Amino acid sequence: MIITTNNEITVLNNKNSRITRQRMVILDELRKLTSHPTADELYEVVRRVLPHISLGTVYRNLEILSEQGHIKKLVFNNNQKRFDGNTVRHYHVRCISCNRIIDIPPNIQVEVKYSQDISEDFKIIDYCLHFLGFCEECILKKNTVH
Amino acid sequence: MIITTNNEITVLNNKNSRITRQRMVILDELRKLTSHPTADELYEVVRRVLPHISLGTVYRNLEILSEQGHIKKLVFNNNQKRFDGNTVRHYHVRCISCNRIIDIPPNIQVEVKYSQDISEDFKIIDYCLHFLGFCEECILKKNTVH
DNA sequence: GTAGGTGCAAAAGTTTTGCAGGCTG
DNA sequence: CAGCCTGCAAAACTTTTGCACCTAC
Repeated sequence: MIITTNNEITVLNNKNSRITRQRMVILDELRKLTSHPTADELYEVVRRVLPHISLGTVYRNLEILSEQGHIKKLVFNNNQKRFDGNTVRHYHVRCISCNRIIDIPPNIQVEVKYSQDISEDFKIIDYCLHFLGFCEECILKKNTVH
Repeated sequence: MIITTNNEITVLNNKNSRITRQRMVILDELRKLTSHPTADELYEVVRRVLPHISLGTVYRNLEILSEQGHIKKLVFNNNQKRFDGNTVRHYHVRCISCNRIIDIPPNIQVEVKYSQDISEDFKIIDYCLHFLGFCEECILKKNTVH
């Protein structure tokens, strides 16, 4: 099933799931953002389009969309989950100073190597990696403080 | 300052922080475990030694001990933080099936490579990596289901 | 003695859920 | 028109915090 909203083409390959205005707007708005918003932050954005949408609906749809692989759920060192509309595998840097999440551009090579099948205690099938550092703004800020 | 409790030798190099029975027991019990407990799970364990300890005290001490580098705070794909008494750098596998966290033994080589200083948008100073897979129990369980 | 720590309970913050009615397919 | 979805609000769950008392040093 193919839906077009704005300039986006969305393929929702769901069996028992339906395409509602709320779900489409949530997906579209998330895809427009590169800020990796929390559910609550996205709720505020979506409310500009659908003023009567509820936070519960945003949570429910983010869960469903991420199960279906349309978006990615991110977890960092705080109590909030964040969401990414870009499902192409890429890495993030979390700014230690301001907690912003920045995409690492694809021209930066990242490689994870590990020897598989040495232990019988577990079987590895994937990994989860992100970086810690400083964003541009916080680097500049740091350099001007004396 | 050096304290010895049980067979553990603990060096608490704190300036304004004190060594209380509660803090020592929390550290000792966490070090005995390889299960990477949540604050609440550790609270249940510590309560067997100190029945009147409060959950708030466990949270406060885990925060302080992790700030001081005596323990490590871990974050995985759920809403709970987990804690590790082993501060030597090592990696973990989270079982996708049962959510258990397993230590990767040091004989398994893990390497993360990335090209630094290519982007001006951020500066990387560390990374955070864990693996996803199946624990032994869940592998066996899966193989017996038909 | 004093500043940091504790227990208790309430509060805060995030996420989930029950329900009655609404809408998609 | 069946079953999924929504809005609303309450509940659940994790973590933090205010306060009076306690204790390490």
